[in-house]
Amino acid sequence: MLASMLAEERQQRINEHLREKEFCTLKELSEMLNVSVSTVRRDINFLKTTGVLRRTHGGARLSEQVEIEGTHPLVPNASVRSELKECIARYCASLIEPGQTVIMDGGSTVFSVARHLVVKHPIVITNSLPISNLYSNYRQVEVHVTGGVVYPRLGVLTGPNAVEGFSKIHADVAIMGAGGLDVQDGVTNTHALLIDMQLAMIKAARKVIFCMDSTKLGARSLFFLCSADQVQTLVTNSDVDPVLVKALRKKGVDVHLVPC
Amino acid sequence: MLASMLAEERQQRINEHLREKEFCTLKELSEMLNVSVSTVRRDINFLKTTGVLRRTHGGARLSEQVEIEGTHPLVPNASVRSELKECIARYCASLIEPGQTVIMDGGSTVFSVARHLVVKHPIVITNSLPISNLYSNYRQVEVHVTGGVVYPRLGVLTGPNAVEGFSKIHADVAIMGAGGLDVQDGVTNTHALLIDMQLAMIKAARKVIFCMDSTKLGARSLFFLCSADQVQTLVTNSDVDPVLVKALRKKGVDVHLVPC
DNA sequence: GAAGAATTTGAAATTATTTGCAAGAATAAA
DNA sequence: TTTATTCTTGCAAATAATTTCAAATTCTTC
Repeated sequence: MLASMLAEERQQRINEHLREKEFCTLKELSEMLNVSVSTVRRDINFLKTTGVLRRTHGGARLSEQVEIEGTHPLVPNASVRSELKECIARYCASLIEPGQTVIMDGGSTVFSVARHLVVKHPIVITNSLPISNLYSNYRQVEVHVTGGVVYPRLGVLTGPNAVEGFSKIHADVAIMGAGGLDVQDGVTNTHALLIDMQLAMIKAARKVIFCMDSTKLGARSLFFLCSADQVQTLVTNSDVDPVLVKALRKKGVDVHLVPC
Repeated sequence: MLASMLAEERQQRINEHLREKEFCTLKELSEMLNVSVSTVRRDINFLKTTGVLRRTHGGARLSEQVEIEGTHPLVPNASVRSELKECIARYCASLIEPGQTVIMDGGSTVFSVARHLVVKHPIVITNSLPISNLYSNYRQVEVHVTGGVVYPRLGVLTGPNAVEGFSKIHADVAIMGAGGLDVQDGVTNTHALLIDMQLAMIKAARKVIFCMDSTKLGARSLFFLCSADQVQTLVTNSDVDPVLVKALRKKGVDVHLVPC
């Protein structure tokens, strides 16, 4: 047998595979992972309890609710606009000075920030189609879109062109989302494709603001982005474990707690 | 048998197929999905209960409530839906081979072509946000977006980055619109910013198709794009001055007249 | 390290589901 | 009407899920 694999690693690869393909059969996975169908079935059943996928006959399907951080399903309105996100977003927007150059990623919370940012007449650099659309109606906001290939379900531009788009510019602030932030594990995100992009964003910005609601704190996603002490500013709702906040502040993170 | 497919996946593909074609037969689906007509029938009957489609004899029709175009925020103005444009667009789409690499600009007629092009599963390169949005719901279409600055009202990406985006690639066909075409004045367009872009598109494509309705023929806009003899293919409605058509053909233009 | 406990894995038997097929009924077309 | 499809229904074959159990692996503890 080939290099044996830990259960956790296997499940991670299943998750990864599903995020790309949306559907897959047990057989397919068992061949990919060199384990029996029984084992794959057990893994899948476990992953079902964590909510990342749904079972179907003969296979699994990516759970619809798994957004990228989550990146809005292409309809950014409606359900995604939770009061919590709205609240964090409003505060986050208040941190931006008029006329600043702002990088924004494809996260759903970031999209909410974008809506509150119109009055600041920013110059926006983004790889998010929804944000581009949002501003294309407002002349007051200058929007620079990176190139790239559209990642279907999510509406973000990915690939080398997108990364290159960020590597060529400099911005005052980057506003980003992520799937998890933990003292030990640092910042993590759900899609491998986003990591390169977000790294380029961080590099291009003088200041980085992470926006995420408290459910993301203490959690971790699949892919590592950066360590906790590399986070300059964090905006979240005040519903967080105070111990975690203290630990983050000790690491030098400027934590803003928004009462919601 | 080929890679077996999950029931849910099949149903999703039926749904997607219907969004493209609006109507299709069971036989057609059974061939597409490599399953028996019985199975397709069962799938269809299930989908009927979810409301995404209606049953007919021998086939299924997309439910009226389901917007064909999906939800793209940047809906081009109402004029886009004119029967004339629709008609030209449909014909123009028929000129494209399945799987071709297609450059599309931000013109409203071109947008209509884009809607008819989904079934050809093209690789699309565009600087148009509306087109990017349109396809972001369809996994079958690979969309490459050039970078650039959003030109507010039109939702097209402009500037050096956009031009560069086209200069790096090669495509089978470019489908473009313009503000005017005249034997003497050549092709002209309304926005200076678009000229550089369109020149880059023309350079990157092996074949160039101009789509414009007959009101644009004989007219001229402010900015010069290229001379008439540089136009390879023109698709327009048959309501044109025959003298003009003759003159264009004499210049080597392949004029397609669509009866509308 | 080795022995034993605990867990994980693969495989077999049983049960449940899905799929394809066929015969007669129903529907549309000629 | 006749004719040709398509639909329904029931059934058998194929496929997948569940349960169970033995072998293999990992984890303790010495």
